[in-house]
Amino acid sequence: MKTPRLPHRQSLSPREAIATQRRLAQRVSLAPTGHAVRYMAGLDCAFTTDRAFAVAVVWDIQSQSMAQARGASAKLRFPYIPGLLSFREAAVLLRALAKVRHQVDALLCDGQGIAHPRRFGLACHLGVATGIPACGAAKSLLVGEHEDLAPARGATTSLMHRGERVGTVVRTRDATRPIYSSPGHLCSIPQAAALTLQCGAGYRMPEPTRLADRWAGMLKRGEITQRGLSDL
DNA sequence: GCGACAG
DNA sequence: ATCTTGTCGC
Repeated sequence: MKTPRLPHRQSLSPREAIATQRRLAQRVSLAPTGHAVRYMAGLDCAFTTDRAFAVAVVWDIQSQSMAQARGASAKLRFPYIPGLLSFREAAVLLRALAKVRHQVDALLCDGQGIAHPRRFGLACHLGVATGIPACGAAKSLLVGEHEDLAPARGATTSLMHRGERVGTVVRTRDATRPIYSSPGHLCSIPQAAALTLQCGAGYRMPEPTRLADRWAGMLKRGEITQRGLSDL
């Protein structure tokens, strides 16, 4: 596909970015499309002082193997501000995703979906921009609270925020810190949690984003080229 | 004002 | 996120 165009200007002030989130959050739908999800595109970034390296990894849930990998890089234009992460990463991630030549049923982002102060985390931003179902799997909490959960893989508990359920705390590995799952777009809270567990069982992070993180780090360090990634 | 705060 | 070796534990 062509690089999806973000539904807002490229250079925004933090204040404008917040207003943009409030506006776009109204477009988010938590209704699943009904289509089976087999190919998940895991997205993640690695950074140097002034540049971002993004990778999109297509993961086949059916065979539990990588179907394709693509990379892209760009100059950083927005600082990291809690709550405004997507304004720093979305553009490059979409460029990497646009290079994918393979079926993609849903996106898996390294960050939050609606478990966000304005219900518009990175997964919502990418989901709304592409129209593709998306969900987030974050390594730490941005907002919300939850009960303790059992230590065995597969254990889950609701992630609440301001009296609303915004996601699921998921134990993806025995006796290891949980993953914070929340839907981004065209996905329900239960489906987001299920997909997180279906994308691998050997590591804390789901395979698509774990691999994207690994390749992005190698791209940043020059240990592999974008062409090298495509040839995988 | 104080503390929290995805990556 | 990034700077960084070894080390404790399942």
